[in-house]
Amino acid sequence: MSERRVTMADVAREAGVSPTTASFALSGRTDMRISVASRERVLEAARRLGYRPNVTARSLRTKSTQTIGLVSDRITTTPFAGDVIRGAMEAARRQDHLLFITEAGGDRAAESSLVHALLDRQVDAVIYASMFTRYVTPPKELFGRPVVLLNCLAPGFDAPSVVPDELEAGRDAARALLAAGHTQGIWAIGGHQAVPATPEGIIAGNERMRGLEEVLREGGAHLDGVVECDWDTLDGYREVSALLAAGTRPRALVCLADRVSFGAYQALGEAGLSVPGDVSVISFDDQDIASVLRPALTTLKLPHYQLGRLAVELILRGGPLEAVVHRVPMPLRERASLGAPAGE
Amino acid sequence: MSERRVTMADVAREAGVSPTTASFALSGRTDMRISVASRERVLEAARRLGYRPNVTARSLRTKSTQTIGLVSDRITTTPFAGDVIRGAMEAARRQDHLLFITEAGGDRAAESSLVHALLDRQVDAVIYASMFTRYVTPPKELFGRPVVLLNCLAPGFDAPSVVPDELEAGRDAARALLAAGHTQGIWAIGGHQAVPATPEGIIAGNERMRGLEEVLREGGAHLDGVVECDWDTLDGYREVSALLAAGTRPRALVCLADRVSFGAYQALGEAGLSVPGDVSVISFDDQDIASVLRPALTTLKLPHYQLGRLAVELILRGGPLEAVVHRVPMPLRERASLGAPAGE
DNA sequence: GCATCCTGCTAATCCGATTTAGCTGAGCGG
DNA sequence: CCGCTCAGCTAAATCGGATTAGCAGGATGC
Repeated sequence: MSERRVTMADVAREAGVSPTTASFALSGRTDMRISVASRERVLEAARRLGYRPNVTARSLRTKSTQTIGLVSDRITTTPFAGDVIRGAMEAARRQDHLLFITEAGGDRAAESSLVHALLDRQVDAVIYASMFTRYVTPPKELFGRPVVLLNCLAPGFDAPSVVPDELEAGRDAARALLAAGHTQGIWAIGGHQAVPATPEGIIAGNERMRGLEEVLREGGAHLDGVVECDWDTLDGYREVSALLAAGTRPRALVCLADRVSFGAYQALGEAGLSVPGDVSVISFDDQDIASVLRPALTTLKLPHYQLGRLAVELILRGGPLEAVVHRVPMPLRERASLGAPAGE
Repeated sequence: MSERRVTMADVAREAGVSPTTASFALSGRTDMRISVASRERVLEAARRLGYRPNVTARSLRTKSTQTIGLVSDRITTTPFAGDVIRGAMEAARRQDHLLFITEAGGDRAAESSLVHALLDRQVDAVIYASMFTRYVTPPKELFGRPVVLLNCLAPGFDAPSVVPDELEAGRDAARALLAAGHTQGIWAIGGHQAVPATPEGIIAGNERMRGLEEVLREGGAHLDGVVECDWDTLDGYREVSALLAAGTRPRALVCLADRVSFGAYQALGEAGLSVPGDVSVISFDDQDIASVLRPALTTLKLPHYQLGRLAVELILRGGPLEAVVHRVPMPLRERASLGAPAGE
């Protein structure tokens, strides 16, 4: 940027020492002996001159830019992205690091180009993030580099993954249902294989369902039915309307995503059914909308902030990045949509 | 990052020329004469070796890091942030630039610290962004630097601003109302001075109201009333409920924000009033929720993508950044919540 | 009294590019 | 044949720090 910055040479001159001494005094290293008097004079000169080190110049020598790159498929189409970024950013900030944020929009060529742009700027590590939990194939440019996979898994790729604990979330949903007294009339809306637009296959749906069914079974309950549909408001509305039109009277709906819940609310409302009086609803994700719906939605929160944070912490922790899958808990947000079964 | 990169010296050696020649050949500069044969050999060697320039090293000499910093108050609490970032990022990408994204959370000290972190990394320019359109005082570290203000205004600070054209949006809302035949029974919910939590004062509310009233007046119409409240779902719900409970029967609601509209929908629904059959609703912002409500909400879109994009374009356009206010149009998203007045 | 050690500091090199200044040899005019 | 120009290239400096190697001088050991 514009006017000339104060350099370390300026500080050294001002303090009457060599640049070498200034460097050691400023970095506070103790393996090279600098007298207290000299150190003080350097520090004082730096303060007086308003010296700030040029990180770019430094990193040319040290190979560390104190910078992390984040490549994602989409940061914009999902309302969670902000939290991932914030979590990552705050963790980075705590150790004087900054984040390059990029988005490839699902385009492999763009992705490679972005990774190059990051590597050309000597980032210390790359976070490869997906906005839906799924299997991915990172671009070849990332092989052999320090990488953390965020919200995705890449078997065979030597890097740690940080993902939400979807399985346990499914179990927790079941536990909440059982605790409220639900053992029958439970329907799952959104099924296993939602979001078919992602051919790599969605992990969340399967794991949530697996955990859900497992604990329901253990609790002597079961699912009356599973409706397969996309995870969108319109789908939720359509499917629940159809269910009700067919004469089914569920007592609890497990919606696989908040958007589906919102559609379900609309359908239940039109049918004159109240939540949770007539039908309880429990959901996954905890989007903004969840707390604003009436009644407020009980849901298992996707821990995006924690995901971003942990990804950065793994990097800054130092040491080799081991190919371990870190599962981050999805906390239950108890609000008003889950109650005792109707008529009991 | 890990294993040794190919440097320009490697390329020069491989091509049998000096680093100087390699540099000129690679940068494609024509002011220094390089024979076609040499250039070809250098380019070929670079290709063979998979050479990529070290942007960090280059910028030490050139003073340009091809990097832009973005400092915002909050990127996470608002659902729009993603679009701002995406707009900025894509514009940057088009000219081989990358973006540092930071968030100060409204903390002045953190803000200064982040600006320093950016300047220490020699960013070419800084985008100072607010997530609500308002007056700001940028940190002193930014004085005299290349800065663009995004979604905010700072009188006396020498930098261009990029803001939504709220005034014209207010006018467009009035025009849409008039075109649908509304001239009476129009209420504004959310008023002028919403979001009192921001002492700097909110611009959006005032300008939207001003444009709205101006064009309504010109069209021979007027506002039956203005309800002042915060721009939140709960406030919208409460205020519209109160209005209805008091016996008022509005024919059109101008909600100053989509969140308010959502609350209004809930209140109208409970009162058995249909949208737009009984009451039309027009809104501002176009959050995700707007298209998913039933009926889908007619609203004036906050042009966040364009805001981010224009901010970066101003920077990359080159030349001095003049202290001009750029107003970006807010397009009308015509959906289903605005219809002819009831009973006509 | 001399070798050794330690303290406190500095000169010089390096990181990977860009850029300035200058060198060499061919071509050309007179 | 001499001096000049010019095309084509290279040596060396530079950017702002970090780091290595080493130097001066006093204290210490024997």
